[in-house]
Amino acid sequence: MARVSVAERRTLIIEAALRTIDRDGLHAASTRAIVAEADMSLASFHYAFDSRGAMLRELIETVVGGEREAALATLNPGTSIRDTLHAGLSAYLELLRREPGREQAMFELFHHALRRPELEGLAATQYEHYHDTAKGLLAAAAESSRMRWRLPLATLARQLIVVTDGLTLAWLADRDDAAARRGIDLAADWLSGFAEPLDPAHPAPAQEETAP
Amino acid sequence: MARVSVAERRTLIIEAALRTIDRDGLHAASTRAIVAEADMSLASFHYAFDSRGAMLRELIETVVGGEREAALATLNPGTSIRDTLHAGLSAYLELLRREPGREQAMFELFHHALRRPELEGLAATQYEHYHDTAKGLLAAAAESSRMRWRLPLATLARQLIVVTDGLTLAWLADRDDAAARRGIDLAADWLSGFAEPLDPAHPAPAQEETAP
DNA sequence: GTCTATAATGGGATAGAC
DNA sequence: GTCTATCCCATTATAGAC
Repeated sequence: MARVSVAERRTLIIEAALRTIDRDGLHAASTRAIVAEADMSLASFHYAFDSRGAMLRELIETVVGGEREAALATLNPGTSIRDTLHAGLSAYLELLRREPGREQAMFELFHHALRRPELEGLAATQYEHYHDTAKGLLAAAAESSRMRWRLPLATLARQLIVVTDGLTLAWLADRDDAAARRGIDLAADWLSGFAEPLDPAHPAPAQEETAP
Repeated sequence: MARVSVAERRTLIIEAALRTIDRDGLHAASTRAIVAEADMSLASFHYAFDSRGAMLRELIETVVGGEREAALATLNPGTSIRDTLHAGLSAYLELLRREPGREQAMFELFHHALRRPELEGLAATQYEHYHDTAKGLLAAAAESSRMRWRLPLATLARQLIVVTDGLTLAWLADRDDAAARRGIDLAADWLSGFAEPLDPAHPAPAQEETAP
């Protein structure tokens, strides 16, 4: 293979590792499988990274920076908070349906990090990032519809991640699209009920729920 | 080791495997680690099971039958639905806090089953069982307080598992007990809001929410 | 049924030529 | 920087004595 810088080599390895993990799972992502996916020699791997563990650490750090945002950030400014939440969750479900391996990989990496003392903190960082992303979505949704949240943003952001994770696991288990959509309806109803108008003169409209 | 029947040997192995997985993770549960934990020879393992994979399959089938029930089934007949749900979720949180490795193990086994074609169906079965358990809890809670559910039991049971899973992952990530308890408060408020009195002459009391 | 010893494989990591 | 060849270890699984 042509000469590439260490930085570029690391990027190629991490991308190949992610493809391998998405497709076959973390357990199947051996150094040999990764270099085969990247079409490079085993020695090149160890030239770029001290060890497989060091590569996985960098992979997690990289990937935590840029997941879920694409889907959760599907903001439709101007519509209601309920619709904004619903659209965000629906976009996330479509991503999950299109690339379930990606979300499985995120869980596998999370549980991996939880078990390794040397990766202590990475699992927590992953969820801090999720919570920050959710905070941004909730804040933007409220602002664009001139509402405010009646509970601390951190509390509601955590619940948004709770339902996202829970919906994901349930869908991965039975792939029931209809049940997932009902769950999204209910979650959007629920969380949007914590918003109230900025102007106290106009009380919040009655919480509208999805029909059974 | 003294002579034991194959059935008893299998039980000893599975119990040792579960202890190993709880403590050190699925990845660390090699046949050697398991037989060391069980204080038996490696050959005894393969006398009882054809392979490690066959043992894991039986382990998952066994464990799916009897998890979470203990905590979720902490019913307090006679109290309100909201309190019943709250008590059940709180009991589950206490179990999680006491033995986090057990719940981590359940997730690791779930993701393992999802990745193995030969274990196809076991992951789905695991969640079917969770959903059945949740249905039982919700049905009993409604009956004991003379209420009924306004949405299909299956829909609400799925949401109960959604929040249980989500709360678990978030707690495992940051171990924030206070945040978990706020999540439980909110989840109990939410789900109990889907109940209404059996007697239509008495409308449901206003949904009471936890103070910020 | 249980044991010790060993085969057979796959994996992480490195040596040393180029 | 990259490669081939190799080392070394852990693992699953089995052979064969008792």
